[in-house]
Amino acid sequence: MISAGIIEDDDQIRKSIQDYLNCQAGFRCDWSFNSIESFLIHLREDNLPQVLIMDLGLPGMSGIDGMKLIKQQHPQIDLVVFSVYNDPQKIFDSLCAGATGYLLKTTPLDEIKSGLELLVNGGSPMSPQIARKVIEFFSPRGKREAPSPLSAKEREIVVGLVDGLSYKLIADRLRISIETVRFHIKSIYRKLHVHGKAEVIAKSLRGEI
Amino acid sequence: MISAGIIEDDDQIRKSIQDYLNCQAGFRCDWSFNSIESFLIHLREDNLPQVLIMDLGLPGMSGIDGMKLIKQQHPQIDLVVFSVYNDPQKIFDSLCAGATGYLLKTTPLDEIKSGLELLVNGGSPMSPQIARKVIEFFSPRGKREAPSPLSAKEREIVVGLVDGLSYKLIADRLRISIETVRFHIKSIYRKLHVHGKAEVIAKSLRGEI
DNA sequence: CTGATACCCCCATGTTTATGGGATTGAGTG
DNA sequence: CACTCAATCCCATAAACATGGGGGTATCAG
Repeated sequence: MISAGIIEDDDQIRKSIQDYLNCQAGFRCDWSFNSIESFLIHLREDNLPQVLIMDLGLPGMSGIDGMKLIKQQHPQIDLVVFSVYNDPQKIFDSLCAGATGYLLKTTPLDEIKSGLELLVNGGSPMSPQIARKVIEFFSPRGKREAPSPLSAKEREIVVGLVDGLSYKLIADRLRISIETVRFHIKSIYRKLHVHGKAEVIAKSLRGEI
Repeated sequence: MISAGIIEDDDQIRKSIQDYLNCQAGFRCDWSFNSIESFLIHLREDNLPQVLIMDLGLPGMSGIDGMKLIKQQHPQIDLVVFSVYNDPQKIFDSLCAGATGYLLKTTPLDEIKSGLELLVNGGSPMSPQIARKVIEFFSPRGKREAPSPLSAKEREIVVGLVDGLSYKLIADRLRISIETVRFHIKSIYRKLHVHGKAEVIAKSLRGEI
């Protein structure tokens, strides 16, 4: 039995999700509030929900701040954001505040249900667009067309250097002779105006290549 | 029509995914390789897949390194990891290398298919366990204040290394003997479990120190 | 064809690093 | 006080690196 709660200021949405969950086998949704404040007031230490569905745009305390508070006091509660916002900042803030899932309000009821199941089983429900934004956080997309002066092979060599490999190991990885590696590295040094692999690694990791 | 490719060294798995996709309406899987190297060799600039399904544990160049290379040369290709590994490091490395999705090898074929559809529509397919790990990256649950194991002096030395200085120049900058620099660097290597200044520089610039 | 590029390989020489062993000093702690 | 620890220096050896040459091949634009 999954015990859920919902904090959402739109009565219609809140009611509809609550009703839906309550008529699903294995679900119970006994917590239903329209603000963080009222949730915190009515909370009983000995009777907590496993999962909380959270709106972000709430009257009074914001959903983000609310999540921080709730997580601080009850880390065992899993929080799922349920919001119309899909901008990276809101997503990022939510995850940092302790959300373990982020669903857009366009998510159909049955997916919300399976999302909650996912959550208690150690997964993380996320709308696909959200997942994409989260992932883009790692791999900065905003890379402009930086015309690297290096050739494709030379860039492969740089990757090897950054990984801390010796010339020999780079040669093995790229299946070329160590002499060829040397040759390319000489070219790289000339093109980048550097005089050692240390500088190449630094430049590379700073995105200057 | 979604044009996909797969790089996977297990013939059975590769073949089965390729065959499955090829008999799905709206899919074509014409690229099928068992290593990064053979993929790169056979690649035609004027005929690229939209999506690549990538194994991580490949013979020769690793999937992670391969993704870095492929993304560097063809940023428009979407990469989905397809791996047995679900440890945070592999996931994190993959995303940083440019993966836009991460599916475990337990994923059924039809979910792989819908994952690819998700991808070209701007989403990001992720197995639920993976999503959870990604999210935990943001919400530092058990994140300790990792106290740098290095002493103040050692950190100064690291700065010198990152700046691309030789031992001699570091010694001059810090007004100590080159022998002392050597000594400290030995300590640094021991403490960080690395075997060369390249790795120290990389770690440092990645904020791991 | 010619020149420009990228790629591949080999050699020789000197410098820098990596790694092991030492030794001494001063500050801080029990 | 003895003891630890960071910091300072010295020596020796092997490996890795930087830099200068020298060859080739293939492709592509003019």
